[in-house]
Amino acid sequence: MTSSWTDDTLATLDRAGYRSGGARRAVIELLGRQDCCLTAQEIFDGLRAEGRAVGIASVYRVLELLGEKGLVQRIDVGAGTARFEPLHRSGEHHHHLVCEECGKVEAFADEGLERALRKVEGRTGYSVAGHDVVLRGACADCMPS
Amino acid sequence: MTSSWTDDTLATLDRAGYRSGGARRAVIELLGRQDCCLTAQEIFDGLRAEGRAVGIASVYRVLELLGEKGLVQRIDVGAGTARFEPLHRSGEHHHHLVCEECGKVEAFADEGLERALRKVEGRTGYSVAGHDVVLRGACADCMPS
DNA sequence: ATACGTGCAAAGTATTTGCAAACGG
DNA sequence: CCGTTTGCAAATACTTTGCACGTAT
Repeated sequence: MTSSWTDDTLATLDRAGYRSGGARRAVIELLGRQDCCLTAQEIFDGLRAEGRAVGIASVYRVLELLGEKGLVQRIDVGAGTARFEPLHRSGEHHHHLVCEECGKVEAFADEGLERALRKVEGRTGYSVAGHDVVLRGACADCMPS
Repeated sequence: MTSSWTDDTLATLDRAGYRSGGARRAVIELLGRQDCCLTAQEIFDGLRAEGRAVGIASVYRVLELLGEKGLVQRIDVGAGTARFEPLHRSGEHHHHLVCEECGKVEAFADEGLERALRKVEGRTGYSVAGHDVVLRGACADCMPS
């Protein structure tokens, strides 16, 4: 599927009066093709690999803009490097599982967890905009036998 | 209470053969007095304020060591600066609530959430060592009325 | 035409590392 | 004494910013 996120995002920015230069579009299209989180460097390298080189600064600028607009989610898995992924309008989302040995990052989703989160969120006194959950451990390959 | 965490931690390191110079001890004692997370800089400043100046590098080295040993938890609330807090042997712990406007960080705990997390953790195929939850939003003071 | 978008290079932060001196056992 | 710990300064990694030029509208 060509993600509808890409189209939604381009449309949202257009509506908000942003012009569409090549770099922004390229970053958004690449992001829309992902199903899990990428670092800024991975986006930069990915675009370069497909012949659409953009400045790393533009990558960061696009990510910042999309972050403000609530269109991407910034994720910190504790490696000193931020990761980014599309945030779907449907509210459907997932969380992350990180292998502390090899650095692998995987996604998982769980409705029970979401329910528990919603319940807590109501009691905080904050207007909660979102949440992140990171599980840390050893993946099957790295697990001490 | 003079946290038993401080004593546990010093004892654990001693048992593992680490010598105790002044810097490491100072950092551990300061951490043991906290009830929520601190940045490396806050630890550095705190020690300086009480006249026990240590190099910032030593602060980072102690935090790295304690992190490896599972004695402190590194927390990323998405501000590009890591925070650290004591990890209690009892397993009792809390999560964090971050105000995206003013940057305030608070702690919260919820047993229902922990239960949901434990349930998910069993299904991952990972050996899960720990987890972090961050709720992002606007605190009462910053909330759009 | 004019303001917004982009790339490059320089500047900023946060964190890590190399090394010589201080120190604990 | 000898190996560990420490502080300083230099190095690194990631991210942001300043500025001149290109481009969409």
